Amino acid sequence: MQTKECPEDICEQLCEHPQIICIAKKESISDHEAQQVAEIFKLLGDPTRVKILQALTKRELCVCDIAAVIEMGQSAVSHQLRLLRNARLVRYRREGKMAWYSLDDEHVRSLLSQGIDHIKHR
Amino acid sequence: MQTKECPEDICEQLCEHPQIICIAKKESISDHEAQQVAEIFKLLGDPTRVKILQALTKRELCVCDIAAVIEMGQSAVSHQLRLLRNARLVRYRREGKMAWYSLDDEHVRSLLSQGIDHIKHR
DNA sequence: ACAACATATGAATATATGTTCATATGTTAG
DNA sequence: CTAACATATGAACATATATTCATATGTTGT
Repeated sequence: MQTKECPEDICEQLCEHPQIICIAKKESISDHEAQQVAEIFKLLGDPTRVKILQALTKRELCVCDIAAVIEMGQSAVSHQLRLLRNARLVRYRREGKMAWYSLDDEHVRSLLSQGIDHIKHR
Repeated sequence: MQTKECPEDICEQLCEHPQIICIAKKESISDHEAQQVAEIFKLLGDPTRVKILQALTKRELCVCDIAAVIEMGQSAVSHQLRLLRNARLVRYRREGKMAWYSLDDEHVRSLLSQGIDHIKHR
């Protein structure tokens, strides 16, 4: 976090409240952490990927089955799976011609179900 | 969900496994739900908004303090706050010239902390 | 009424993102 | 080896998004 100290003596009449800002800065996450957190959520922030991940919460699926389930082209699905794979949100194993995908991350299962809960309860 | 029945008799040799697809489709979320879920995560999927929300988990802050804490322009912050406000992720109250923002949603607090946990544990 | 201030917002711009199309890679069956 | 197939990927395109700048709105104190 920040090492800068909080000056108690600065005039409090300003809009920018130095004390609060100083404390809040110390408690804030770093740019890098914010970036990483955003990265995860960004991946969950697309309807196609939500559908893919939600389908994978139930069972392992191969690419063309995913495409059929969510009614999208094979290529689009494959591109999205690559993103999910790179971020290690899904695992895949090759079996002959086919590639079987599954969730690789209990955090993601939990985040996803919380997200679904969230929209259902309001 | 889907009402279409699962034909048991269709040839299983195809890549597209009709049974599985049929069952998976019945269990899949609707386009509309996927859209809504994605909408929430998309809002959490930007580093600026992550920083804003994280700062607001600790205490209520006014716009210019938020700008100072996350080291961004007032305008940029205000634009992002509008998005968060529209999605009811933050609440705001006006006090004279100033607008005080706070988290409006325990779900969001929980999602956010899970997201932060997620990047810390790997 | 006026000046100073906090916030909001529209327009413009640069960048990121998702899908499609065409094609490449790699596997299996004949 | 070849054809059929499942998947992956690069390029192109359209769309969405974030930030900045300029300015509008609304409040407070004089």
